[in-house]
Amino acid sequence: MSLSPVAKELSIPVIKTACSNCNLRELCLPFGLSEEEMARLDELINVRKRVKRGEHLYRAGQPFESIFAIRSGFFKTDVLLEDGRDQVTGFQMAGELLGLDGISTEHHSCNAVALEDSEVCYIPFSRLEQLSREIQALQHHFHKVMSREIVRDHGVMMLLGTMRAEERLAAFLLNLSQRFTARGFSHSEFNLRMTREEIGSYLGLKLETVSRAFSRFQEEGLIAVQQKHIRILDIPGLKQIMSHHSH
Amino acid sequence: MSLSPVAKELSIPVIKTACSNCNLRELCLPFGLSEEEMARLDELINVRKRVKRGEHLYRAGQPFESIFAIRSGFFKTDVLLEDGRDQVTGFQMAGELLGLDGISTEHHSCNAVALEDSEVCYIPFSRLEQLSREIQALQHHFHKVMSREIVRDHGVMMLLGTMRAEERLAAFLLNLSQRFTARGFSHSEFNLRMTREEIGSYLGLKLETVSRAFSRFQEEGLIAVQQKHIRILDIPGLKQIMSHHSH
DNA sequence: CGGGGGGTTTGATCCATGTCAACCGCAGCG
DNA sequence: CGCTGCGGTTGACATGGATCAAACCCCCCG
Repeated sequence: MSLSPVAKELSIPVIKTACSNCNLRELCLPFGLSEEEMARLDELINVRKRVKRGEHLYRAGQPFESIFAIRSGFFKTDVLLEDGRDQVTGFQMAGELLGLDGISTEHHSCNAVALEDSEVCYIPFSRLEQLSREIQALQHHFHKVMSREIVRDHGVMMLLGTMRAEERLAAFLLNLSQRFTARGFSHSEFNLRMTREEIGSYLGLKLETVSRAFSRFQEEGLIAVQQKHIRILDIPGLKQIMSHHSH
Repeated sequence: MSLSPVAKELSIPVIKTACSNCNLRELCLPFGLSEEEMARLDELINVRKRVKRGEHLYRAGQPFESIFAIRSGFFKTDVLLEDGRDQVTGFQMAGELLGLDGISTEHHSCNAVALEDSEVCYIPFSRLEQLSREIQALQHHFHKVMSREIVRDHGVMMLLGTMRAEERLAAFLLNLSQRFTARGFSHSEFNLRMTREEIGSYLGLKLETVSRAFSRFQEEGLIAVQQKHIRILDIPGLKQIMSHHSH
C-alpha cells in the first residue's frame, strides 16, 4: 500500500496526496480545518489508488480498515441478499466518503464499484479516530458527515416508501443536478454514469419503468435524454412532479 | 430540565441517572467502558425525562443539542414531506439512541414520538464529543453506533426496494422478535406498540395490506394475532417467507 | 349498560408497475 | 466495414397492492 515500485525506482516525483491542495477540500473531510490541522490530516492520508471502471473498491464481508474519499470518478454501492436479490444503496461522487458502513462490524457491509475510472484516498480509520481525538473540528465534521449519511438514507426511505415512479425519478435527477452543481459542473447537462437497471435498483423500480419515465419527461419537455446524456430543461417542472402527490 | 421543584423542596432522594447501574448499559453507549470511564460518562448524563405516550421528544426543525438514550419505553421517528406525506423511519426501544440525524445540520430532521410512556436520558452532544476525545473506547463505540444506524437504514432500503408485502412484514416481525430477545423479553410473544397504519408507513404499505398480511400469516399458522398481541409460532417459516422470492 | 369512536378486518374493484417479448441503436471488435 | 451484443425503448398483458366501502371489535365514557 505504499508508492509503487516503479515510482520508487525511477524517482518519479509522485504527486503527493494532499488535502491542502485538493480542490475538493470544501466538500470532503478537511472542511473547516486550519492550515496546520490540514497538514496533520495530510500526513495520515498517503495512499491514493486508481480504480478502473467496473472494478470493486471493496466487497461486502472484507475486513474494514479504511474509509475512502473519492478524489475523482463515480461509484455505486450495493448490497446483496442471500437469495440473490440486490439493491444499489447509493451513488457517490468526488468529495464524498465511502465505507462508513464498515465501522459498525469492522467488515464492509456492501460492495463499492467504480462506474468510471476513479481515484480514491485511503483514510486509515484508526488513525482518523486518533487524529479526531486531537482536532476537535475534524471530529465534529466527521460526525456531521456520518449524520448526513443517515439523513440522506432517510430521504431514500421516504422516496421508496411513499413516492410513485415518476416522482422518484424526478427526485433522483434533481439530486444529481444539485450535486453536480456543488462540484462546479453544469446543473442542467450531464452524463449518467449508471445504467437504467442501476437507476431502477436504486429507486426500487424495474429498468423498463425507468425508461418509460425518462420518455415521459422528454415528451413533456422537462428533459432531453439521449442515451446517458441528460439535459434538464425545466427544473421547477421536475420539482412540481416530485410533490404532485395526486392520489 | 433539572430536577423537579418538588423533588428539590422535599429533598426526596432522587434516583441518580447512572449508566453504571443501568441494566441497559450493554446495549447503550457505555458498552465496553471501564468502571472509571463509565463514571465520567455518568457525570455528563444528569437529566432524565419522562415522555408520555403520544408526546413528542423532539420535532423536526428544532435545534439539536442532545442525543437521547431510551431507558424504557418505545418510540417512533417520522419525517414529513412538504406535501403532507409522511413516513415512519424507525421504531426505537430501550437502550437505543435517538437524535443522531440532528448532528448534521444542528437541527432535528425528524419527529420522535413516544408510543408508550417512556423515559430517556439526555446526552448533551458537545459534552459527549468532548468526552469521546478523552476516552477512546467511548469514541469508537459511538462511531460504531452511528455506523450501525447507516447499516440498518440500508436494510430498510433493501426491504422497501426489493421485497413484496408479506416479505416485508415477515422481516419486520423477525426484527422485532430479535430485538425483544436481546432485551430479555420473550422472542415469541409481545405486544405491538404501534398501529397497523404506522407499521404500514414504515414498510411502505397501506394499513389494509398490513392487516391482510397478518391474517394470511395467521391462516398459515405462522403467527397468532389478536389485536396488538402477537405470538410468533414458526420463526423458520417466517424466515422462509422473507427469502422466498418467488417471481 | 348502552353509545361512540378509533383501530382493524374483509370484500370488491382499480390501476401503477411488473413481466414478457420484440425491436432498436450504438459501441467495440474482428 | 459489417457483425455482435449490451443497453435501451416500446408495446401488450398480468398482477400485487392501493383504493373505496362496509362492518366489526374493543375500549372508554357517560
